Amino acid sequence: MTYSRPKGTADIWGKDIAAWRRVEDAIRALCRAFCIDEIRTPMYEYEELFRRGIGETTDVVQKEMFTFTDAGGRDYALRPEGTAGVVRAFIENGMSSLSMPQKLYYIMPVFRAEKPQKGRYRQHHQFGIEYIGAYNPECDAEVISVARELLFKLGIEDVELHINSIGWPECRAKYNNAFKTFLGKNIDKLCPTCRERFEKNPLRVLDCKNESCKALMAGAPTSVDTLDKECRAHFMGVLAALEALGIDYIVDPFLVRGLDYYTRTVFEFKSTSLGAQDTVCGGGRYDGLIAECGGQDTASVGFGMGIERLLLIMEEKGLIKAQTDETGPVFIGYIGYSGKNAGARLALELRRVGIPCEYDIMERGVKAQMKRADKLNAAYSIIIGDDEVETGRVKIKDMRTGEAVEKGIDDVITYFKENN
RNA sequence: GUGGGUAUAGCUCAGUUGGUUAGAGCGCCAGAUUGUGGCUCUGGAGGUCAUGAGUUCGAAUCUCACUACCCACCCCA
Repeated sequence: MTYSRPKGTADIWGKDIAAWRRVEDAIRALCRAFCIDEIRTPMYEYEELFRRGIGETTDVVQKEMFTFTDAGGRDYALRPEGTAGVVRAFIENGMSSLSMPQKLYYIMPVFRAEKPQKGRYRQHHQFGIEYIGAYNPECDAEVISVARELLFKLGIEDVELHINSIGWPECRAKYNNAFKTFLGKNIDKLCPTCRERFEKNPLRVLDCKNESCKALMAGAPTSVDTLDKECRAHFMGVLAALEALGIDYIVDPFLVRGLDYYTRTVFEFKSTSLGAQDTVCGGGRYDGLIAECGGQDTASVGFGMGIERLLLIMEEKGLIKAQTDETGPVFIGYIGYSGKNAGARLALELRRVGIPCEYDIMERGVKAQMKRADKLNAAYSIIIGDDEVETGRVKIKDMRTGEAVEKGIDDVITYFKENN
């Protein structure tokens, strides 16, 4: 009997780990530079939090949550995204009494019961940030700049920032009506899928590849048209702040996001290196969410970035190189019983002071030991046998050049400390 | 949930119009005058040909079903 990993999940190991750590290290360094603190929240929450926060009618809540019930009949869900849990933690821990804005980041696995395809998994990892407690346009711009800095730092420059404002819920309702009215006249001329979209998610009609549908969309009202004065001013402010930071953007008046909590600014970073799932980062402002979840009225903005998609892009662009610049370990080999014991002790002493060191524990011959040293990309090797134990001196061989220097056994640690 | 494609060794893949013990490269293990790696050579381990039925004297190969993976729709990171 063999087992396979659950659908839509991945084992991350071997060569992949180096790339993951590079991305994670870049994230942590960047967040330190931006003075953003890390937060870690539970992998699951009460299901109600997500229903309330993300929106009862969203696809994510309606058909993509992994839910379960405990013995006491309480309903939980594995988190399908990061923001709801962070907002809950903000309220529950009284962070509103801390200095504003609270700038928080996380790297976490999230779970959605979707059918997997390229760039879409049932468990994926998100790097996300949340700026809580600031409504100014400059706040939106800084959040966006964090995403952009990370992408550029990782060598991903051909991404497009798409940005839009959907205003307050009232602006949005007004827009939906305006759009439906516009479409309503021509609804019979739309393709069947679009007629379905019209009912469920009208704005999707804009994405239709069908030429006749496209033609009908000419002159459609945009969400910016129905923004109230304040929302419009805020949006203009965000664009100005982006320009001040030298960040290129594309105003996409039809950009909407699938989570209900967004207000005003919404944005995405899209890449042409991905397949159909081309959004590597999505986010926006959610000024109503904290109050919705039982906190004080608090303005906030954030984003989520898919790490798997990030790595897909890097892979596509050849940005994931073999990371061999790390110096390899010291290999301690042995011959005979006394050599074995002396070697084991030396290996432990090296490890104790933090020098990476490998030592044969498989009773292999010297030749096989050396082969393993080579496989591990060892920088140095030392063979200890009867002679070495007797004289107390060993040869430290540089594996790259093949040359060796002789040292006393007790001086080995000092030697490596000085050479690394 | 709806489509399409794929499934042979740890990995990447051959396998002819159905024909006897199923193949290569890489990787792994061992050896080449036994205290030294990389290169080369030799040998070895490792496969119920995803799974289950069916057709046939005979199936990796043909048919059906099922499962998994990949890609797309939908939606999203």
